[in-house]
Amino acid sequence: MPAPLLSRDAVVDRLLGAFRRYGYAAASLGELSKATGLGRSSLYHYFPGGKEEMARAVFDRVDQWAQEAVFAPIRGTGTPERRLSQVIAALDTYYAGGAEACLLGNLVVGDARTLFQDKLSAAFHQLMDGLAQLAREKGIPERDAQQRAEDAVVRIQGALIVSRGISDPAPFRRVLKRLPQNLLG
Amino acid sequence: MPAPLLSRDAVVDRLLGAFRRYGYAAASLGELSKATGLGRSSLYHYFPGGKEEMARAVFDRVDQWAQEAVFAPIRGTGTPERRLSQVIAALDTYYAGGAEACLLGNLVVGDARTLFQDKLSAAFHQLMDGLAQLAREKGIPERDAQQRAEDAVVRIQGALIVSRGISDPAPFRRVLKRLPQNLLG
DNA sequence: GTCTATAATAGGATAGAC
DNA sequence: GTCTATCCTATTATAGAC
Repeated sequence: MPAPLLSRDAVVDRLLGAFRRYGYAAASLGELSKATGLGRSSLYHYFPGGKEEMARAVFDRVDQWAQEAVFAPIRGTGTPERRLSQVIAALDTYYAGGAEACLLGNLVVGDARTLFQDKLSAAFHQLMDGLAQLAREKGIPERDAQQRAEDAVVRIQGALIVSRGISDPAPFRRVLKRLPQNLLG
Repeated sequence: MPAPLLSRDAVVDRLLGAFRRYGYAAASLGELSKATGLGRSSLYHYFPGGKEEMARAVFDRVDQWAQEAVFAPIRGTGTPERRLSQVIAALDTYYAGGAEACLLGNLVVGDARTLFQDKLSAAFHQLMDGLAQLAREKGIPERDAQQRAEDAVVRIQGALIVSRGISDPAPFRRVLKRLPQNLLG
């Protein structure tokens, strides 16, 4: 039995790269095989459920990342401004400064949306709730805090689309830069 | 020779519906055939270049719609507020109150992005320039007008993603409602 | 755990009848 | 202008060797 070339997490990370580049439907097993360096059959060894199971594993991995890089800072210590700046740094890295697409944003298209709608809805709501918490701590009233948080997520998603549409990361950079003022100011 | 069942424009409209639902890669000829009610071969009669030519025709049709429903009002008469409200009404209809996805937003994913990058970039820039023009007419300085216009497009795109992600059109409705204040106020 | 081989299906595209 | 029939390729998935 040959030793595994990649840990399961490493495989999932590479799958994530493919799904966020191509979306769900267009991420063929050939692409996923190329992205991971594994043959198609090896992918079925890790994920007997095929592509859907791969996507669910990727989803869980992103959720795990978000817990560590986004929600842990949000629940951490320090001023809201300081904790938000940690979140922004994490987002900037995750999205490679606006060059990489959002997995969630790609999964709202086509049949993937119905396939993953529960997880999608939960992920968006969790992110908005987390950001709203920071705004509340600044003394912003509940209603306003929620809407600022929604606006922040809307802007991040939109900036990724526009930045890719015009092949220029500037809109994404501007959105991140203004996020502290828009959410907490 | 049987008479055409649908005008070419009608065919393209139905193709638009399929491309905005599924994106480019996942809009298979089977789906496009079902959406138009035409057999695969009939689609090749209209579009000898296959799926890419279909998508380009859809792109041109959306551009034509934008000229009439967005850019004509922008260049029209009346106060900037009044002209913007015409644009917002057109966007609300086009996106079905947030229920329908954006063709442009779907085409920035995967290989479609490189395939259509020139048209994508031009379309986004044209829309931002048009909205910036309205802001300038309100006396907003050039730099600020441009960034407000970019922010407006960012918010619209992002709201479509979030609304679909949480299966709730409220974020899209809120963005349209606040657009006058955010762009011109 | 990885591979080659293979099956079955769906995809894009073309030819030709009517 | 539309259809059926067809071709070729790509795709998903499985079987079995090592």
